[in-house]
Amino acid sequence: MVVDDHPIFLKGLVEILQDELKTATIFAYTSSVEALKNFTIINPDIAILDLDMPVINGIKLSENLKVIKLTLKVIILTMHKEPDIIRSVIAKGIDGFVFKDDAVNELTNAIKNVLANNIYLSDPSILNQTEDKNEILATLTKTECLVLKHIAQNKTSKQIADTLFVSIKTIENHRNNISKKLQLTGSNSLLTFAVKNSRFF
Amino acid sequence: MVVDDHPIFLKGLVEILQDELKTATIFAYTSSVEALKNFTIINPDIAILDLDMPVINGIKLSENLKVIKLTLKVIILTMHKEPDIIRSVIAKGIDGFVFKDDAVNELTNAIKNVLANNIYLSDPSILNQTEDKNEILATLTKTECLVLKHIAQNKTSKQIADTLFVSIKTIENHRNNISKKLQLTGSNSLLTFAVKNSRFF
DNA sequence: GTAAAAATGAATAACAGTACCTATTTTTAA
DNA sequence: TTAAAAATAGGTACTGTTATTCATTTTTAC
Repeated sequence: MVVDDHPIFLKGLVEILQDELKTATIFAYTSSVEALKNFTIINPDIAILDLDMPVINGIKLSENLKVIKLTLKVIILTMHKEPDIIRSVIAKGIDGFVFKDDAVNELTNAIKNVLANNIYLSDPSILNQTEDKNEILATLTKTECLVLKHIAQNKTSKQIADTLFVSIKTIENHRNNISKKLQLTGSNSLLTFAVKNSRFF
Repeated sequence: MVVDDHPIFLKGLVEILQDELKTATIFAYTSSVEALKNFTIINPDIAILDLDMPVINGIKLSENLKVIKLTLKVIILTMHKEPDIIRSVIAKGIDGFVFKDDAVNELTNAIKNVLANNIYLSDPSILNQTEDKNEILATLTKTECLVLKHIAQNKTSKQIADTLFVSIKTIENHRNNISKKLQLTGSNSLLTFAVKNSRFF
């Protein structure tokens, strides 16, 4: 099963898989909902899923599909090379991870490996390139996360305090605690972090 | 001629074009350099170019190719739907603009239109959705643009002043002038703008 | 039910950016 | 060569963030 919301990319994917795996039967869908509808009927061995899809993304779809069929192998495709994303994806029981701009043989390698019950990563070294922001972000409390969302919108402590009906001092304390957890120092480093990473929280 | 640095997408593109335009001869390249090397030999009527490619992007490649062959029609493909990008692309003599996640027939429509000497946009309405930040950004002077780059890296006025060997007051003045041009007010609105739009300057 | 964690609030000092001015020197273009 | 534009620099008042430390109340979990 192949799922990607980009029709042209999906077409390329199917052609390549058909060329490489001549005996395989391939079913392609441009939406997660379509894929879910047909999953039990086609009952595939492998699902190759785009990470960034509207409504239900690749990870959520994978979780849904693996509930239906525990032995299903899932390979996630993505354009994003951010280590933080990849780390969080691997933590969610995905069997393979391939970048969309990789060469074709990366994907066939991935298929062979996951069928042999191995985990396959296109570029394992990418995981060692930066600190694990994701793990630290997970240590933020609900309120801290909410405050961080407001900070990402460039609201002042006063504005956040007013919308949440608390004292400015409370927001300033939250800012401080968040900065400490994320090991951010210096002026506006928290704002910069929030703006750059808003899609992660 | 088709040029895209994503091999899988390129494969899909070629298959679709071959299906739709059965009489056409299609040459595909995964890099701008390869495309430039072979351009005069294959002498195509249309070039379909990815916007985001390393080293030479689609716009620059288009400019190079149109110098060699003035009558060449160029269709740009992109994932980005930001009006600012599209506006600046259209200003550079591109004949067509199609989004990568569009349906297949968008591309064939575009090809028909540009061959009939029309300009084709996948979604012309996107141009009316926001203010034209690009035009305003173009009014920034060289130094203002440089300062903005430093601001986007969350440097303080003092740090920027030290690296450019000028007074902190000069940098503060630049900040002020840039903010006025971009119509930004309030605390850290310039920093937020710089971080969010750093790839535009 | 109690201990830990989270959320709330405050005081203070230092640092940084905003928003106005004014003014001089240097560069660019007509 | 001269007028306009750009870059330089300073003044001042204000707003906002950072970095500490301390303290109370509320929520959560065992």
